[in-house]
Amino acid sequence: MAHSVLDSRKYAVLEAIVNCYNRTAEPVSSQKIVQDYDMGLSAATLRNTMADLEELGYLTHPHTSAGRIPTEQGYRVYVDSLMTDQKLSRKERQFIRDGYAASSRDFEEIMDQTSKILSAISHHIGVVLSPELHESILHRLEFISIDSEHILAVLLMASGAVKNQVIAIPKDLSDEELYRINRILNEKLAGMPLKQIRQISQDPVKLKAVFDQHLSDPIATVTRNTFALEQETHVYIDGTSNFFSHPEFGEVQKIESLFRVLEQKQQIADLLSSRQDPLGIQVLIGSENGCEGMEMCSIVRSSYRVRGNQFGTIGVIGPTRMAYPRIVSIVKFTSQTISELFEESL
Amino acid sequence: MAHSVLDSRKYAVLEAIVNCYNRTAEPVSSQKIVQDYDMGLSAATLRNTMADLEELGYLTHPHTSAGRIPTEQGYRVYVDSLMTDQKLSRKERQFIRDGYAASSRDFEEIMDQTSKILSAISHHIGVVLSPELHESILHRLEFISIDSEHILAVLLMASGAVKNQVIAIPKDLSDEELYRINRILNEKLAGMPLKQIRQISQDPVKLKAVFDQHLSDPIATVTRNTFALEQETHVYIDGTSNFFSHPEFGEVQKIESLFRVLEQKQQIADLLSSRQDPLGIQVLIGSENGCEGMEMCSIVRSSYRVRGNQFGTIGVIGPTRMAYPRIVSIVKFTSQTISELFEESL
DNA sequence: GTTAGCACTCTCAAGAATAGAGTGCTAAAA
DNA sequence: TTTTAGCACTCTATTCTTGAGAGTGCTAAC
Repeated sequence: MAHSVLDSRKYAVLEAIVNCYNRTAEPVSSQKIVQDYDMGLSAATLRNTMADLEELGYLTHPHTSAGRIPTEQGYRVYVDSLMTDQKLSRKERQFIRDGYAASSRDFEEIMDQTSKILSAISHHIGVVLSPELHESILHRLEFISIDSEHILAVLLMASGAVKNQVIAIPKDLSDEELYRINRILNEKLAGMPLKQIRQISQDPVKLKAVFDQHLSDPIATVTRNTFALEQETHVYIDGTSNFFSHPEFGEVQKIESLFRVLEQKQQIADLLSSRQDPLGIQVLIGSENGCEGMEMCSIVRSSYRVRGNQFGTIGVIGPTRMAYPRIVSIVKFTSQTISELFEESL
Repeated sequence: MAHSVLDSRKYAVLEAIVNCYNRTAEPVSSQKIVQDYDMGLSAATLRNTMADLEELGYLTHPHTSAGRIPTEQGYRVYVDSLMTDQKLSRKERQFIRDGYAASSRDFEEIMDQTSKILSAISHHIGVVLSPELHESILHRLEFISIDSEHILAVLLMASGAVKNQVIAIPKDLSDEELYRINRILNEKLAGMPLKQIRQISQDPVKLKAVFDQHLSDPIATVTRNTFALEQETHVYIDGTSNFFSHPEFGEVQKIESLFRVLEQKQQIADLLSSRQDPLGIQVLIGSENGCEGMEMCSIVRSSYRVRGNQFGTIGVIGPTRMAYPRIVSIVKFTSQTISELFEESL
């Protein structure tokens, strides 16, 4: 028996309690464990072990005569060392793949569909963050004339994302001249990340270096206006109303704070993208997410990869009492699927 | 005294009760009216009038010893004949205009911003429906090459709306050829509604008529693929969490059904766009909206006009107990503002 | 180290009692 | 004929009590 913080019995009991509590949403009593799990121990012994686990901070008590529920720390141990990978069933994997089969090649549609798939299969909230626009690599850009003073700049990224932007142009610019500028910009800027292009567009020296003898006042102006982009990540959320079905959110006030946060897309974006390891799965349990109003929620997130070596994030937000093995598998498989989708085609 | 269903006293009492109930969210007693409104009548007399109004179906009773609350029919009378136009304050109008000042010329951003403005100023849910894509008039279209088998078709509408669509193209199409096709399509199709273009694209006879000697297999294919668009209205919603602050939604179940509906964007689109008089304000009270799960909600909606003589819809969704005069003014003014915004510029 | 037994604590649900709000009705006043 | 004061009645909401039940912690025996 390895030297560890907990002996194997304590681990087993903790695991049983987490599983049982996840199923029933009720505090777990020693009796219940005897009934449901064959541990070869009496209720009294389990009670002793449970008391130990409580002292160590892994379990807690709603009140004296109630069963135990896991603390955040308890969940942490469960997620880190106890839970076993739960492979998705053939059906579930098919469900995820089918979800994409219907959707077109459209970037936004894939994002949106992913959030829908995640929420539908997890029965929690599905969230998808598009890759940060600034980091995206420009594949091609095209100008569409609107009127004498405005054009629509269409930026197609290597990832497949598209950014439309109405910009002002110098009044006396002819269609031919505009077409020429369009061609030169594509020639000189395609393949670069937007962030870099933006820097170039705002720095006369760099502009000169890039455009060389092609540089003109109109080119400088149009470039500056076209790439004056804000940092931008789109957030796709689906399944918010799934939260109503969880008994721990039976009172309005508990659900209210959550919904107020969910309307702040920026906050959700920060939440999902902070301290993210590329391609790793990460589980934030309860207050670990550090977001006021979401203390009762856990987040399972993972990044996905789009073409152009960029990363976005997907995640599932649910109550702390969630079926972690299943949700982790779902997020893992979905992020793989979406990464493959972007790799293989478009 | 005009011959009417109700004499003027009954009208006055109904109005007082609606106003009072809107303020307090509590059933209104005869005492309360005596205190708050100077009607020169005793509580006993008011009770008689209230009993009459109840018999006529304009008021109801939660229980024997409670005050009165308006029925849907009561609100209907109030909205149709009783309430007085409440002009927005200078501040409020400025708030709405300022909301647009910040946002760019971008079509989607204007839509999104409108829903935010509506919810922020009304403290209810703000909804905006973009004009139906099918009815939109094509201003210009541009192709952007993705790879040898796909292009991005960018459709700019007269309204300013943009539709991006990834489409498959015949493999052996050269860039020059594609550019030529692009030019011809613009020449022949710009200025038409998408619906009409779609019909043309699917009918060899019409295709021949439109393109005449320019018609070729690639043109037919590209046209068909580009305009194989679904009917489509975008729905922008903001302020859903405002519902938590209303005392009538103190229990989870009442709010749950509402939120489930709000996630069905299509349902919201149908709700807002049905039986709509162009440019008129319309108030749907309670179950009048005919939407299951939204019986406790009223809708104030209006259409707005974009360039190309198209109409979209904006609306506010709130509890049946809402400040109708104010909300009507807000919706009216906002729809005017957004219409002007689209008219004057872009 | 494990377990049976038991006293103890706390919650939850159901009833009982009470106060208060507001009505409807009746009979008197205007 | 209309209005009003007065009052009995009804229903709600709150508080308190009570009892059942669940589950624990502890102790003493195995």
